[in-house]
Amino acid sequence: MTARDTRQALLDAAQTLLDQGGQAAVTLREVGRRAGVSHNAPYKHFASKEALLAGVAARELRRHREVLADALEREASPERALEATLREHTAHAVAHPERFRLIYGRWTTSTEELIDAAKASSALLTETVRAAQARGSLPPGDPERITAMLRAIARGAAELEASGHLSPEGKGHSDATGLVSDLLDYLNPRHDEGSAVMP
Amino acid sequence: MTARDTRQALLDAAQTLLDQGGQAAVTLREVGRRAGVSHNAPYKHFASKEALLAGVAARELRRHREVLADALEREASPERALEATLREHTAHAVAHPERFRLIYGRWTTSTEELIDAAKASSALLTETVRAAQARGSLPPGDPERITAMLRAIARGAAELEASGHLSPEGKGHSDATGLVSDLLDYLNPRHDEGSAVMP
DNA sequence: ACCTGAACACCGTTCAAGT
DNA sequence: ACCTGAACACCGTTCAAGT
Repeated sequence: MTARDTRQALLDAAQTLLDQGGQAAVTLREVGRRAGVSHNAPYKHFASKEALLAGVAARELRRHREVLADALEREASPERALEATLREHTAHAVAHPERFRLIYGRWTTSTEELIDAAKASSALLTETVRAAQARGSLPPGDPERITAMLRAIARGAAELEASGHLSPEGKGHSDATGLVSDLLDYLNPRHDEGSAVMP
Repeated sequence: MTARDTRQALLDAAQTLLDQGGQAAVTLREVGRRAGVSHNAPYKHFASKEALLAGVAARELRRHREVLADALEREASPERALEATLREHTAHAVAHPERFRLIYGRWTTSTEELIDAAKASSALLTETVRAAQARGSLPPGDPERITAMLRAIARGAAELEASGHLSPEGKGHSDATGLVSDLLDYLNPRHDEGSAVMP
């Protein structure tokens, strides 16, 4: 059991508790218990409970970036990679809403690790939006702005579904990933090409 | 000092603490202190800390509905009322992010008061979307779905700005209310009317 | 019906001490 | 460098008792 193993075990335990019961359920005592160490050992690896949670958040943000990087290699175009990634992010956020809330929550002391992971993920996303714009699949304009809108819809849709505000009550059944695809459709300048012959 | 006064004072204190330091800063002891009662008095008005927070959330949701109702009376069209309301909600969410997080956060026991307030607010919003659709200012389709998208963007944009992920770094300066207006623009079928003569 | 004060179990964090 | 166990201040909640 190396120190690195302990660190990983602590992060794993924290993430499991977070998923199960939200931030309030992540107690250092229970984290230690599950990692097989004393309630105090976490302090040898993380400065505070918040620093431990920042570690979980950073891991999650690195994952975000990897999903996009993989999609860019796999998919045929940046716009397809973008849609696949946003849908995947949204689905992941619905499955693990507390991780999402953690990432975008209130940080009183953000780690450098966390900031770096956020920047790297954000940069690749903006780059992809720029590429999709160049191909005419997204409207022109500041790519940061379009990126912000896409992140906002992914984030908002996931929250709405996670909190049951999107419950499919028979008809419209608006699920979160569907909302993301809808938005990309509306944003696509070629959206209503077929109906260009209008009054 | 009637019982109703105490209840109000407790809610006010809870809201102030929430705004200042998030849910963690809302301790029943400090709430009691600020309301001029013992750390235990809140239990005579609310079943638990969460029930107290549900009271704050319900108040906020009632406000949401009133903002829209006022806008519908004031503005010339449902689409204008809709934009004004969404912009106001977003600005309010940026100013008081913790209240927003509270409303859409994790509820293990939701009060009837909370559910009713949420339903009333939601119903009026959907009704307004329907009216805007009828006037051709929003695309056709399930109004619940369009409503969900609008709520998602308002919610997501506010979170992004509140957590500093939209910080105006010189150029694009994408503020949250701007994102909302942008989206309504993209959604408006008359959006690119002028450029209808395309290849 | 509303409020108080003591008490209980729990938590984050610190500290002295061990290897 | 990593870990333990005791200790401290704090919190949500319960309970017996007061008006």
